Amino acid sequence: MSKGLKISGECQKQIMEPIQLRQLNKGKAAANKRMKREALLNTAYELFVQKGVPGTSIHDITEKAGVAKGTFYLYFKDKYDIRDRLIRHKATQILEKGYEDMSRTGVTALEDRVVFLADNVIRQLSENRILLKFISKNLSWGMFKRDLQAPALSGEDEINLLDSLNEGIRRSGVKYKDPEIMLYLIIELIGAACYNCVVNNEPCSLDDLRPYLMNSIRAIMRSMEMTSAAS
Amino acid sequence: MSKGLKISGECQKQIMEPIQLRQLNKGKAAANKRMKREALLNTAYELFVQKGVPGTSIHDITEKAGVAKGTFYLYFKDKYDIRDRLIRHKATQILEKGYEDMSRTGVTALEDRVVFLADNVIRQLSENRILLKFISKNLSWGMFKRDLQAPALSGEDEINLLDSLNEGIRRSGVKYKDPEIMLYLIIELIGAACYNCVVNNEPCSLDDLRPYLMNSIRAIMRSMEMTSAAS
Amino acid sequence: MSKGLKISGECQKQIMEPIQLRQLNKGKAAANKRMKREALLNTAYELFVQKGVPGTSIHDITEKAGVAKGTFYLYFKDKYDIRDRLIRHKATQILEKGYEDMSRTGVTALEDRVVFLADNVIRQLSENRILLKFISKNLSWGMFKRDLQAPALSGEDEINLLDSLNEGIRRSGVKYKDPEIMLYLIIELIGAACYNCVVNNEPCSLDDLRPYLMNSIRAIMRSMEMTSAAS
Amino acid sequence: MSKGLKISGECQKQIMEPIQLRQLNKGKAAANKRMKREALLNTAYELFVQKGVPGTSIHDITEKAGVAKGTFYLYFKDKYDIRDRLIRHKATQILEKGYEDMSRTGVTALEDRVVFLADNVIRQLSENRILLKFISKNLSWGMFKRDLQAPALSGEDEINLLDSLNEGIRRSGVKYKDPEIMLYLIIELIGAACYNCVVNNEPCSLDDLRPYLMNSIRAIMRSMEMTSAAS
DNA sequence: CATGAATGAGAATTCATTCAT
DNA sequence: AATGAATGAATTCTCATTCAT
Repeated sequence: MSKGLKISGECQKQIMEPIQLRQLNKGKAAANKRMKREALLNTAYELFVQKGVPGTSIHDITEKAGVAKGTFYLYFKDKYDIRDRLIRHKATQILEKGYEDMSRTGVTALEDRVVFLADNVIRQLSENRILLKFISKNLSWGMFKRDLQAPALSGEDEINLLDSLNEGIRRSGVKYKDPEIMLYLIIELIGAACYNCVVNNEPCSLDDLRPYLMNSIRAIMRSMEMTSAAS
Repeated sequence: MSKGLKISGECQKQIMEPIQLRQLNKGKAAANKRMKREALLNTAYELFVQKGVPGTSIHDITEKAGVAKGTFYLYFKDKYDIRDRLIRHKATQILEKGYEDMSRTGVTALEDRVVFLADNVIRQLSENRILLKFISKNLSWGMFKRDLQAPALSGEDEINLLDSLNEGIRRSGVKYKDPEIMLYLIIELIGAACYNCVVNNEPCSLDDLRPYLMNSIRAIMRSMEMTSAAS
Repeated sequence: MSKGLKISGECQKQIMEPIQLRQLNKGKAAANKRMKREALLNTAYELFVQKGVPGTSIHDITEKAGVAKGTFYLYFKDKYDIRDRLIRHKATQILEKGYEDMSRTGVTALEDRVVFLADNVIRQLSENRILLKFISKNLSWGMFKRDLQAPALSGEDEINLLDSLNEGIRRSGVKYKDPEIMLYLIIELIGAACYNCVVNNEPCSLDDLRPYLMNSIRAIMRSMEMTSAAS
Repeated sequence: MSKGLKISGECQKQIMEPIQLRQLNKGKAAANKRMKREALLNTAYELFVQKGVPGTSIHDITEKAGVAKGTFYLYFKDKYDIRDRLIRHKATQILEKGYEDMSRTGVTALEDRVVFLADNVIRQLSENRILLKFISKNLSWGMFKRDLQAPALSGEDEINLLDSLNEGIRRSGVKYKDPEIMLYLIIELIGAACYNCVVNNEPCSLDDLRPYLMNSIRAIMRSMEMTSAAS
């Protein structure tokens, strides 16, 4: 069916077969649910970045989303549930975007790939400082780990980026002493360094910081290469 | 002074000279004030690390400190005031301790000095993980900057460590492209990387992380050295 | 009927004769209704004794019973409706069981009959303390009276036990001053005394209480006999 | 000081010594607290008997008592805290009143004493049916036991009535098999039997019930006397 | 200075009930 | 008949802050 349909398509009732109708209705109901859920997520995101997580109440979210307060609890456990889902969702989006961009450019050398990705992520973050603020203050490495309790945001959107990165590193010719720790250091450095730059503009602007940050990332990577002798 | 005296020493009012009395009372009152203030600070710190800042109420603090609730507002503006003062105080303590230790060892080469300091700080933090948790989640680079609104904790305890470090770097023979940014990157890396290790034990223990972290710090520093050609 | 059929058996609608279909469906639908209703009753009972009536929500009941929330309102007015029906049902069950047991033993003397019944009931309750808790806290004498608003549980299950008892007493040779009040006192005494014993084990266990309770019941009955002189 | 004083006795400030004043003020504050507390208790009682405990919210209580919602939590843990204190308080009042009346009449024979007390209590309850409703539905034998968690209502009002009764029974010449159980049976019988009479006027009025109830109590007591042979 | 009772706005959460499908 | 998403009033409880003493 055309996706431009309004939710309450009454005129069709006469035309279609009962079973098909029921399926359609079920589909409509499901779509409606999805919309409610997404309205809540979007509204929560806006408010979280506007007023901070502690400064946002569930009442704020539901009111702005145009749903009843009780509806919130149909979809999320509490404020922290929706916050965590948002963070993972947004962080994954950023990484996926970077990954796609990288794939298109066809960079192959591992160091270059990581550097490209880091740079891409930083650029994305610097263009969306609100998002940076939100993610950095709340992101934790553990969130990328599969074993976390909460299921992914919309079921299918959490292809494990971290695994892909690790995998790529492992497959590459150059060996690193401990690729996961290397990634960890790089991600933490990016998050923390960018955050304070953006929030306080201290000690410099994010744009001024970027070249130093990129060099530092390269330096960290090289410091963790296995020398041919050591391997 | 007789130890049986009540703090407010009412019985003396009749006997002593008014002026002496006032001075004595002032002294005692001042000591009393200081004690109250310190009781509040210590208690707040305990509670903040125990139950987190949002989980601690002013009532909790005053009750455990043994003062009235109203008294809190005589000394601090609100919970975030006392929190910020504590963070700066504690962070400064750590850095000062590291600085002193470094001075005693007589390391002179700049890279070695910074590395020593970083290592020392990490060791302190790994021995006091509660403090690490508290500081990292709340520390911001801006807090070390003079221009922040709140005056320092007890007036004199904030000799500007950052300035000293910068100064040392500037005076050293080796030139760095931008020493402040370098310090910034190092401090942020330490804070963020240690925090997640301690809180989630991910991706490894803090002890396992330390060598990689130290190497990364050295790598960052070298990457920011001015080569004679480049300058 | 093929067991693979869905309960609402939509596929048959086209094949069978309308009237047969309606009858069949009615039969199935009626069975279905009965099942739903019974699932709700059983589940409610379980939850009421598990978590108490105020601690049980309609959502809890319907979820555990595997029906939709709206379905509850097709069968019951509200939580208190289902509660009252349950209590009457369960209390009647107990009394009926006692009555049957008594009939089998062939006790004829009235005092013995009542004592037998009381003892039997107490034994049943002591073997099902969960039921005792549920009934005692909620039972009221008025529930046994015909004139109550709510119709009986399943239409036919409320042969009026009380009437039978009264009848038996009236027909017996010994005359009691007021048999209904006598029964009332006995029933209330049993309910209240057993309840606290079971819930708090105070002032003694139910087993320790029973002989005293039985003696008290006998004593009450004798105190209400009409002496030939008094009549 | 005359007790007719208004709470804010400003005119005295000039006349009295500071210390005396402070004490007076403290006294006033304490009196004020007591008044608030009592206002809450009285209001809660009124509402509990009017609308039932579940039907009364804390908002209702504070609003009617003329205090802020938060004030409630200064004095009571929650609704059930205030309910339990009220029940114990009221039940104790009734028993104390009965005990005093009995003492004045000088009845000495034990059976007569218990019967007098029971009759007195029933009369009190029949004159205050609202109270009866409230107490019976909520009273539990355990509440009379010292070992309950909550301290007594106003500190001093809980002379242990039960102990006194037990003591009297023990000291009396006549021996009972188990005086505490006897008391238990009597109290439970009174509570349960009176409750349903009052609430549903079934199976008869409380006034009509009383003679039967009194006789039953006597019968129970006699059934629990130790025969001289048995002792 | 110090106190701590009082406040009341506001946060989170629950739940009976309705109603469109 | 059955469903279950949506509602929003209602409730409990917390807590920063004030202010009279």
